[in-house]
Amino acid sequence: MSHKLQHEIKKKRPFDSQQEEALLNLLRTNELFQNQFIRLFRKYGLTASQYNVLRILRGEGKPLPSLEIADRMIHVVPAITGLIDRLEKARFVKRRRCEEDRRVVYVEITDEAISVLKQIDRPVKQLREKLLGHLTRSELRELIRLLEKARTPLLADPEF
Amino acid sequence: MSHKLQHEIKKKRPFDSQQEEALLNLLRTNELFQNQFIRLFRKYGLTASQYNVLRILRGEGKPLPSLEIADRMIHVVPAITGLIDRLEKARFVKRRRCEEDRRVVYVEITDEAISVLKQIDRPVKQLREKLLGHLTRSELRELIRLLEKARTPLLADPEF
DNA sequence: TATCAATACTTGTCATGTCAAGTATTTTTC
DNA sequence: GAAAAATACTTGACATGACAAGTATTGATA
Repeated sequence: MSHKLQHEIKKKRPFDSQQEEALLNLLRTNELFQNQFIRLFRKYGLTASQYNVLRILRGEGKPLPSLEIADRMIHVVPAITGLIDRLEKARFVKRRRCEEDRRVVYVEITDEAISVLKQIDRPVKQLREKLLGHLTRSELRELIRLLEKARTPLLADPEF
Repeated sequence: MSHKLQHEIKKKRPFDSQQEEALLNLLRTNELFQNQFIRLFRKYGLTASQYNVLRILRGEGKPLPSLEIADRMIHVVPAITGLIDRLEKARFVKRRRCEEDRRVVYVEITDEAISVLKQIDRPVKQLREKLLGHLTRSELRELIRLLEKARTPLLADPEF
């Protein structure tokens, strides 16, 4: 079976341009990969977003304000409030009002969450290996370079 | 300003592996790009999913069963039902029961939708140029190749 | 120092995705 | 030819994103 995107999505005509083909390949690859991770996280009662929040909190090693979490995810602030709500209900994080600035809410990861993350670490690493293990080091390096280059104008230009 | 992902998301430590770095770059690039398209489509009263459905219907040139549309999108069937509901409410598509097999519902694009798509065609092309215009032809070719290669095991192995 | 702007969230509404169940309509099978 | 299985959706419950608007608190300014 061919893995060409044109066949994959039953596109009748060839792509209008290389740019369209690249964008659709990016979209499709991301979706397929994300689905794999979503299934993995689900086994542990987590969604991808929840996993990301917990990873950020664990990586930081100390409680973080909601805004800080929102900054590091792609997401808008309101989405974070809901995410934290559900994580708190599941006892994966706790909220704590900051005393110096009472507008700020600190989010703290619980030991329970740390323990779940620890269980997930190996499977995540294995999944990454499964998804990208067949690319050589230099191919990975080139892929990273091209993706970074692709983002450059978006990051440089605040207009965007 | 550096466009390195590590700085972008304020990651304290370097990546565990090249594979992780590649996956996060894929995720981030896709999100940034998708956001651009979402904003564009919104100007015309469409979401990205709705735009995709309409593109599929226009590309096909004739009505398609819901299942067929679901197949070509990544999505599960229930999501399509809701999508079609809203597109129908917005008068962008019509539903028609198949006479031979009354379980099947054909979805047909309206002239109104065709006209909106026509308006969007040029801005979409311009956005693609804006996002990827700074990559050379050979860089685009290489990016496409690497993304296709990345997906290969997922497509070949039904286990996945 | 009184007010106005900025900051950090929270809430509400809507679109989309997921899964589990349910309905209607063939198709298969015994 | 009737019951069972398959097919094509639809519906309902819930998580997640997006945007707009609201609240509480703090900072800046006149």
